[in-house]
Amino acid sequence: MNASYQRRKADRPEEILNAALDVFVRDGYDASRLADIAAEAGVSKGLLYHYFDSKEALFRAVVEQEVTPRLEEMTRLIGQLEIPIAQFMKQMLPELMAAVLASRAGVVIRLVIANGAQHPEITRYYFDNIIARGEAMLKALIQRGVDNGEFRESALQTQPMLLMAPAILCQVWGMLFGEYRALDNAALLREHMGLMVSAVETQATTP
Amino acid sequence: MNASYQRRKADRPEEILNAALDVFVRDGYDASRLADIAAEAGVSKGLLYHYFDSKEALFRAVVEQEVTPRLEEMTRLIGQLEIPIAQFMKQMLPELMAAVLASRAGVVIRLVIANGAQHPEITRYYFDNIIARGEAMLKALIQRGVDNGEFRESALQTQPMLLMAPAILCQVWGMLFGEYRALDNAALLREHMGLMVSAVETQATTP
Amino acid sequence: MNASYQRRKADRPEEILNAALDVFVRDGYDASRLADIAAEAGVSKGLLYHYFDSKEALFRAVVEQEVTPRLEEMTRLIGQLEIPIAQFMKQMLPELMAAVLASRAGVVIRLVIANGAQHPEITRYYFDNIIARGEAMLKALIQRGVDNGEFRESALQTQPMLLMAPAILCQVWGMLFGEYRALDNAALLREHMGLMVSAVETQATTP
Amino acid sequence: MNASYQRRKADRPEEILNAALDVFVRDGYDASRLADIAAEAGVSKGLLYHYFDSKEALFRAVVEQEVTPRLEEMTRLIGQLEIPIAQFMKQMLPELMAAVLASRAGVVIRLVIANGAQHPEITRYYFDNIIARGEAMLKALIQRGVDNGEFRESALQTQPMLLMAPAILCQVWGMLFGEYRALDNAALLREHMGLMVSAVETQATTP
DNA sequence: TATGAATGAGATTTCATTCAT
DNA sequence: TATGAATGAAATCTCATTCAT
Repeated sequence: MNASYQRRKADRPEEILNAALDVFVRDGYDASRLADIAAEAGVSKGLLYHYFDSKEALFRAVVEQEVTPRLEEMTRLIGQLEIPIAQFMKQMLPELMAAVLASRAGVVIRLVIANGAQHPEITRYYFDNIIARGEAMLKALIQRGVDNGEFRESALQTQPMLLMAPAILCQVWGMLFGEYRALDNAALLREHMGLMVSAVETQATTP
Repeated sequence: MNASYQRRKADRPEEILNAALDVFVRDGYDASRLADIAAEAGVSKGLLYHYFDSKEALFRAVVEQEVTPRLEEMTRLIGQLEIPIAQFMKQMLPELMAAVLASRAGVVIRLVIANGAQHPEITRYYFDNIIARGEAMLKALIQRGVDNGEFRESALQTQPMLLMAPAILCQVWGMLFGEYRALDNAALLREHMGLMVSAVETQATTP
Repeated sequence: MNASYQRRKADRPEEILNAALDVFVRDGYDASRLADIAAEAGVSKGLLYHYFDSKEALFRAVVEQEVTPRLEEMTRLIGQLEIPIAQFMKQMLPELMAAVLASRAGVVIRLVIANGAQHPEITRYYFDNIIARGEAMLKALIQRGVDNGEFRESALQTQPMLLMAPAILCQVWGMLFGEYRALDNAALLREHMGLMVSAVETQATTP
Repeated sequence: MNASYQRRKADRPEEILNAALDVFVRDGYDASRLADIAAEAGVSKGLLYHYFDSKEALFRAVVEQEVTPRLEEMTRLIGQLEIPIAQFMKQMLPELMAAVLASRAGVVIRLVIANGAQHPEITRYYFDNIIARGEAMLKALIQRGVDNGEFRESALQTQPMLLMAPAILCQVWGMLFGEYRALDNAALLREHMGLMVSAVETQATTP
């Protein structure tokens, strides 16, 4: 009782955010009750308001906490690549993406897909910090492939989001149809990357 | 007066469904108020209950009304194809899909993406009637391409949803980020189909 | 059950306003609970919101309903005066004022005194519709007395509110100290008017 | 650091009372939050409870601290009067009263007017210590005027509160309508006293 | 003394649903 | 069919008060 007071105090915001994310994703933002989040976090309803101004602020905090680290991790990784781009895209990238989709960040993605529309501030933040930067990162990746002769010029240079499309499909599918038929995300993403790469690869690399 | 009154009476359910779809997509299912839907449809709140048992039933009806016709139309069209599969996929299919995304059916897709997760009966219905059949249709299409020598064997045969992934991306993007940067859906879909087809085409067709 | 539905429907807003005034004055605006007002009015909490947008709107409505009629009544009466001003002020006016103080309008006065400070819109309305007009009425009354030779020039012409001061005292006293010692409002007002009149009367009238 | 810390420690209760009075009058008792009072006083919420048992006790303390000194001051002053009563009432009393109304004691008066009704213990205290004693003081003052031949017998002897009525008017007006039109309290009180005195003065004094 | 995290009861407000007409 | 008054359950948010440190 006495031991944990100080320590737990420091953890409270995070515990609350964890609980909130779980409940938001499980029940949907609107249907989520602060009472459930509080119960899940093991605190009182009132304490939520000690740390967050409103339900919406809690939503925002949930999104913002998870957003940046993952992307920076991946950006760093891509910057340090020492293998050919094509190989990275066909082998590592699908695994990485599948891992993200299955992580807390992936849950946040689901949350934003389902509930972002009514929260412009949050989607704006997400757009600026994830979408725009993720797009830029992919664009740079493709361009490196073109520059080093692995890839020919293609629509992927202007529409890099085409690489990500199946990831969105995976999350939407998981939200809606996962119970009826599960998707093998990693496999799906691997096949997609394989097709995409083979579409833009220069002849030289195939044989 | 009499004539139009009679006509309007008969149209009431449809007008209500139209209003409901609009409001559901605009405000999200949970935040949508029956009072608003009634006002939008120009009827009283009470009358809603004459035609639909509950808010959830209204949601279901909105989804079910729009679901079948479009898909059957497209199935018929594909069945009658007289041009090469590759050509169809690169030229007609993107336009068709873009048209669907912009139609009422496309709005229903958004509705289901955002709000389906908490309504298993509705997603079940959608899965059985749209997803499963759409998937089968695509599978058959690809297979015809393989059978007639246009396409080589590929992952597309087992993962035909990869063809649809960008359509989901378009709808999610439109819901969340459309205000910040609009996507050219038709172009995006065309590029995607172009890349996919070029990935699976047999040598013969390219030159 | 069936007989009263229509009739009572029409009376609902008024019944609610009556209940609200009672509870507001009894408990103070802030401490008044909508639940109590609803109970007092014999309706559900929800119905309050059918007629009034918010607790504050209910407050506003309570004030506005009672404000105008009384003042117009008195304005009319004063306009038609056929007795000397001094006689009116010493005999009728105290009775009239005491009657107002004891009426619903008097209760509204207490409500505004105690709770107006945090509701600028309401005090603004009250100021424009009661204070300013009441002041003008009193000014005109005094002036008529001066014009017809009953009164000499005096500070009452520029500070007519001095006539009303004891009325405020009565209401404040009643709110705070009525339980400990009741004031005889009519007597107090009569003495005040007597003193005031005797202070401004021309010599002619006294003997 | 040590010195000022010690001094501040001793002043804490008073600083808290000052803050409480400000916030109570600004926001009204019910709407005032202990957190705001604590912030205004520069202490923590918890410390409030070290000095005062509850919000109500704080209210009580605010009223009680300010109540006695002023009245005793004035009682002493009146006891030592060496000028004629009429002159005192017309010249000094209005200034004194205006000064009180503008002082902390005047703010307490507003506080009691607006919020006393729901706090019988506090109004009881106020009634016994201010109202009853103030009334007695005024009564004695008038009586001295009668005894020394300045004033004739009048209702003021039994209703001395009539002298104070405009003071209440001033405070109520200041609370509610001060923003819309300020009152010149000193002038108003002077006019009132002038009229009252001239109503009860014996002939002898006027010429 | 002093802090502010934590609680819990309660208040306003919303809204799907029902029902008298 | 059609209305909208009426209900009641629930949800967000507030805040005086307590208590571990």
